[in-house]
Amino acid sequence: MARVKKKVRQQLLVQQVREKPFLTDEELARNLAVSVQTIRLDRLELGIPELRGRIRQMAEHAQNKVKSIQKSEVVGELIDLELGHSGISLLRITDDMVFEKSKIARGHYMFSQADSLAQAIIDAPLVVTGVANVKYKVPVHVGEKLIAKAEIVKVRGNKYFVWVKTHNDRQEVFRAKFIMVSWAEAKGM
Amino acid sequence: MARVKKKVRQQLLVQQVREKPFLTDEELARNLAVSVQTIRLDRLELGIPELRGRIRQMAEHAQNKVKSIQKSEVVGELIDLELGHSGISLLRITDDMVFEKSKIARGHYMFSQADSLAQAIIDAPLVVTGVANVKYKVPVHVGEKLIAKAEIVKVRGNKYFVWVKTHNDRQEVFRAKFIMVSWAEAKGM
DNA sequence: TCAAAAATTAAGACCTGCTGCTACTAGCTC
DNA sequence: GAGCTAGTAGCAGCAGGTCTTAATTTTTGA
Repeated sequence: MARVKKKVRQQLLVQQVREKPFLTDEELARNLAVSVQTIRLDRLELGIPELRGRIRQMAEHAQNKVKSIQKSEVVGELIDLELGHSGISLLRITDDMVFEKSKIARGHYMFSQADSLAQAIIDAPLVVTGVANVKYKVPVHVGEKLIAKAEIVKVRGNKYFVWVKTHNDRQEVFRAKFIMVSWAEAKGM
Repeated sequence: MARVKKKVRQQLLVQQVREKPFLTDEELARNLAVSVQTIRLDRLELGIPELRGRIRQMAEHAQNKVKSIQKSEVVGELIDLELGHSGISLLRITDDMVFEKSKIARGHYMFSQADSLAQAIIDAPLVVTGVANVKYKVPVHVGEKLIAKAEIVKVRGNKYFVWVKTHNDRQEVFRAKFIMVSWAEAKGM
């Protein structure tokens, strides 16, 4: 690690701390080829808490996070919603959504995005998926942003017919037709 | 907090630490009306690490957990596999797989279980989901164990037709037909 | 080119939350 | 009374810092 300008070093510092929050000042100092004191000053300027503080934050955060990550009722980010009609959601394909070998996204993510969106746009308190017909058109890779657009095309009794089309920035990658059922009274399908 | 017998105190200690891992020895000592030293001895006997250790564990755990939760290539536990023919997998529905209100399992879990199983039984290096037709027959609740059985019913070129049927301990709750495509050369579907 | 400003390093006292060790006491039990 | 367990106490030392004061080096601007 060669010596670099202050600004550059501070950027590197931020980066390192983000990637490996478990580094002590001493280790950081070695990595960046400056003294421990300099690291401390940098942390002060940048508002980066000390190792123990960082760890503590993660632990506290983690307690909630582990829950909330899985708890998210919607896979993807709702970016538009017209209850009872349509909705749009965005999902970024990250490294942990793909097969290690092929780097192709596992199908459940597209399905989950579509399924939760289909759920979300229906204006009823209790909705479950009844039937799904899905087609994967092209493989999706890491880093792609998937836009799913859902639309209720028909309602019959407690059954909602929803179409979802998912695009990346170039083409349609996935489409699905769902029959969603609003539960509550209706026990038969 | 009245003084209690050693065994009782140690049980309480374990309990407190589990519930609130962020308590220092001093606070624990106050809570249990003994000296700090006693708490230290107790921790030693019980193999409870110090505050910083506990926090650190949580933080590390959390980092992996977030990843590994999503990383599992197969949703559910493979309990039988005849490559190229069939397979069986087991999935326990836990509290974080259900809708908070209704306690009904979100559909993607059954789909994901089926989809990964369908993937797993195909004897080819690169397989993606092409088409899926799924039907949810009855809602699934927390605590149920789902047994998915998959079978390859037809192979045509690089396309594999797979049927998956998922039961709980009483009845069929879900079924799916997949067309899986072994990738590699074949770019068209 | 030279002084002022900025950046870096150093040194020392202090903090928290411990570990590890030795020592002591009280209460019971055989 | 000897021997045991359980509980306390005190002190040195450690990691990984904070906070402060000060000296040294580098850069920069006029």
